[in-house]
Amino acid sequence: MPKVGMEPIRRRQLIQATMQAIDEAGLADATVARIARHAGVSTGIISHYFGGKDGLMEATMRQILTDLRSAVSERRAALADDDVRSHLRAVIDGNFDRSQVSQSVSKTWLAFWASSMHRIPLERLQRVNDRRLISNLCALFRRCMPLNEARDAAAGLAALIDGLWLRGTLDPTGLDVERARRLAYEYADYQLTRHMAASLNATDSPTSPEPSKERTHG
Amino acid sequence: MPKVGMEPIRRRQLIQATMQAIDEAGLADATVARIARHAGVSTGIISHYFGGKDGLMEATMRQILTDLRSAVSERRAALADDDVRSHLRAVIDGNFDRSQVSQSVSKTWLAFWASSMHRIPLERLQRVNDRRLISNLCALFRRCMPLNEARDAAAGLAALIDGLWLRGTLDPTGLDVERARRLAYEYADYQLTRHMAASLNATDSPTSPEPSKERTHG
DNA sequence: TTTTGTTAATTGAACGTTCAATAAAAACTC
DNA sequence: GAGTTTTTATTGAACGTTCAATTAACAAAA
Repeated sequence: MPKVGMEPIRRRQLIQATMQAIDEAGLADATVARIARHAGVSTGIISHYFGGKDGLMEATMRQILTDLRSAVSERRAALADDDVRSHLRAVIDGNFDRSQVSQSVSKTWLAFWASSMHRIPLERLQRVNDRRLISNLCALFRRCMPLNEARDAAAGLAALIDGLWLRGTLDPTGLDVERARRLAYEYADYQLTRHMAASLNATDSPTSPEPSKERTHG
Repeated sequence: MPKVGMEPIRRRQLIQATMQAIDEAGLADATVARIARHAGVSTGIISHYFGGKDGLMEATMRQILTDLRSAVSERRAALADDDVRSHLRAVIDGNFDRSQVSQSVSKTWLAFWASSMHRIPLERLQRVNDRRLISNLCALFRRCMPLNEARDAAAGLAALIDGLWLRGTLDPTGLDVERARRLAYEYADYQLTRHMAASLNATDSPTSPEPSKERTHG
């Protein structure tokens, strides 16, 4: 193990330790001493690599958002079909990935979510992410319905996803990912079918969504 | 200044000041000095009436939960009709009251929500409230559908309500209450109509929900 | 009505604790 | 041995709590 080039290793280590500390004790009690202990290093290291505690917090949130973005875009890129319904499900699946990965990620996300109301740098990151989710969903629904209705459908699905995830994170039992995904799927299908009757063979949608009840989530 | 019978007055004052402080600076920076300044009293008062900062925080959360419970139950009690649909809308309206009242209440709620994961007394209060919402919704849906499906419908609607409220609270623009209520109404109607075709003239439901699109929210 | 004693209400400075940040020393790799 | 990485000890600021002192309201006595 060469001692040179420790920076990327330590950064990953400390970001991981931050999530563990927040999971363990909450954001308020996630002190630098606790974080350093989780990472197996001393407290001074945090200031050395992140300039201070705030820098580490921001880096941690940025990491979580990057991971979420990847989870969604990778699933969408891997789709065989290009229909709206498949893309919606890819977005849903990607968003519930953050809970599947680990409990510490979920709790950290929620903690940052709440504190982003008063910490400007975190708020900026949060906003970018929120807008991307709404924008993605709205663009998809837009293929099947007028803009105003697409906006409502996107707002509703985004809220349902966040609400399911939030309740699952707070629940000591943990999130039932399969059930959450099913409920979100059904809502997406409901929004699609609502406007299918109206636009029946009206546009050129190549693969129209089917109001089915099948349970294929894998 | 010192008058007799100040306790109930001071308690209300300090709870109000706590919400203002959290709205202003966030839970992390809602110090006893800041809260006392908002209430126009000195720091010692907090320990005198609430035993300490923790006691004040718990009392504040308890106040918010009590207000929500009242908002819901009053609306349900005032209903002329006794059909499921009206009751669902009363629950929805009551839950969006907390946002209408003031921004400080919403932000305080969210702050407690996040911190309830690690503060045992707050978690207990939170759980009671969560279970009541789910229980209320489930009992209502149960009138129209089998238990398993009622559970899913309740979980979905509860998540949608929380998600809409959460996103509205985080949004600097504030929550569009009218829109949020409309989206929740539509979801409730969707859940009801989903199971209406199946149970068409099967049971004795006195007032069956209508899959209408009317916009009567006031 | 005035005086006096008692109680409730409130203040604010002092105290001990905790924390993040800093910097100088130490450990380690090359 | 040169340079990077890490530890340890220290600092100063901020926090919640405490408590002796103070003020106002009330009740009883004169």
